[in-house]
Amino acid sequence: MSKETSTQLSRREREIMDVIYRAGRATAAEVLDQLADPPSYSAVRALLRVLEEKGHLRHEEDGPRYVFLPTVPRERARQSALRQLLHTFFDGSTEQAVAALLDLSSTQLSDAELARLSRLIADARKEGR
Amino acid sequence: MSKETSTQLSRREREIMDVIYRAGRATAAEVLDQLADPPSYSAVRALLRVLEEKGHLRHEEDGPRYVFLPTVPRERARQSALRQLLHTFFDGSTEQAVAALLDLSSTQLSDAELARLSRLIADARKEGR
DNA sequence: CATACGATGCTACTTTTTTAGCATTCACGC
DNA sequence: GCGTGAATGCTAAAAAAGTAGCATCGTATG
Repeated sequence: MSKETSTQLSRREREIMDVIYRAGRATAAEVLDQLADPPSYSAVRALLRVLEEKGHLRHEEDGPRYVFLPTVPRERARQSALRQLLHTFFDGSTEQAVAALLDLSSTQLSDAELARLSRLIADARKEGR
Repeated sequence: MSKETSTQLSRREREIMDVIYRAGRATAAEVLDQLADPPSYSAVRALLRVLEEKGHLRHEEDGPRYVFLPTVPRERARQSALRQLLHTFFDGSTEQAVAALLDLSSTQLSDAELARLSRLIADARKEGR
């Protein structure tokens, strides 16, 4: 087993990873910006360094500053996050989860979006058989 | 400031809350059981106490032992969890999230489940207009 | 009743996380 | 070339989390 999968994140580390996943990539200053109840700039930088050591982030240089990116692609990270959520809160039931999602944002979903969702499911049904 | 909303969980605390949300309710021993790579029994009890102090758990007495329950109902906790996930990984897009969910578990979804999902969406469309 | 058992309440200790501050480096305009 | 500003690397120390162990309490049972 690769060592990275098991590495657990502290509270702040998790917050920072979330910011970076949301943004895709970010500098220390940008991360600081996005944090609610933020620590010092120094603290953020220290954490970014730790996250890089642990293998969760890497950085590219953009002139004088570092831009940090996740090492695990967003796509994959969100799959694990979903799986985890499904397991903890929905007894592994996709159906329940989708229902909750629809409920959560029912007021904001356009008809067009719902139509597209409908098609997604129709496609899934076709593939399944 | 409301004391509960701002309280952040440590890694272990998060793990324990997950176990309890999954189970609905649990004793210290049961929590210990469910933890992968578990600490000592004592440590678990200490954490349960902390979580109770922070207001995330409460307990009922079942004979000699405590049974711990979330103070925030599962339903509500999972809504926030979903919202958070949506925000971090799906740019707030329900559609993307549903798509990812379907993709994640496409192989395990029965035709009957998909049919029910289809209906869920149809219902949402009706309500929306 | 006395005792064995299983549970809790504490307190003290270790480790990890979180933080700040200072020294250094680099690019750029004057 | 030199000073300025914005960035990094590092170190050290405060704060929080995680852990263990022992004393205690209540319940059931022989």
